[in-house]
Amino acid sequence: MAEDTEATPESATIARLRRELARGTTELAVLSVLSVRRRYGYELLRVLRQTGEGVLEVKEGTLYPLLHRLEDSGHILATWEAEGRARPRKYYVITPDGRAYLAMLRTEWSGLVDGMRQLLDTLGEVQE
Amino acid sequence: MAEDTEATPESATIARLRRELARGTTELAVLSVLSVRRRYGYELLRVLRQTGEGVLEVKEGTLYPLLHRLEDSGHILATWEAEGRARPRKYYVITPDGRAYLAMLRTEWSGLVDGMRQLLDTLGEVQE
DNA sequence: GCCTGATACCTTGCCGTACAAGGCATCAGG
DNA sequence: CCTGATGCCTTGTACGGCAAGGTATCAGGC
Repeated sequence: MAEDTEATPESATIARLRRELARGTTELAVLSVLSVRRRYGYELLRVLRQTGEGVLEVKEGTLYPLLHRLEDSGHILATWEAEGRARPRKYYVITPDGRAYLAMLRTEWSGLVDGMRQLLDTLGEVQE
Repeated sequence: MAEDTEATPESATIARLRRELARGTTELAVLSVLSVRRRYGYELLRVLRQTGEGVLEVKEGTLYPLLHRLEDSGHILATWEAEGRARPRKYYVITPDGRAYLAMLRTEWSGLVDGMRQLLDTLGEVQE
């Protein structure tokens, strides 16, 4: 049938809840992608959307401000490139500082995931 | 430049980042705990803090408003109980509606975790 | 010639959660 | 009597996500 209709049936609720859960992961995702090689903004949108089974539906209004924040804090560097093309692109490269920050982020994330798994798994045998 | 005489050089950053990452998981954690048996607020604080390796450092200012939101949306029910004790407790019970919502939350959470794991693992072979 | 859609960047303003900081009351112990 | 634990609550602020809007270039259809 129409599997194309992904238009979230019953829920502004799901959207809200998904947004809150995914909070902060965008930063982790962006830095991770940039840790492989440099990318420009619009490209990042495509890469992020087609990875991880589309769990991360990054919006433009989220990505661009995020990139600027990362740049301001020195985690990434931006360079404009036109090179014969009419529409210039702004490429982002991760800095050593950004890699250290990324490591921290990954640690925190896996810590959270482990903690939540433990909590969700040991519920039957809760102490007290 | 290494003169961060601050007692917390990077801790403030970690705290912020941890807070943003853990966003939304408190709701999942609370409902999960309540799905086993009823609890009162102050008790929830203890249970949540000692579970999951202390990853979830739930604060009072977070928990109580959250409980009220869950109550308003019909996911939990509250009942005061004094029964001989001077300091009455407000017990919370999960409703059928809350269980359905919890199921949704768990699905979303594991979806996010899977997606992030995929993204973080397949970084070497990113498509274009 | 016009109009749509993709590329490519950007901003403003609102929403919702987390939480620091504060408050109130009861009770046990030194 | 004063501190710390129990037990509940609130207000104000911070901050990321994003809807909705904007700019500009270029390819293609009609």
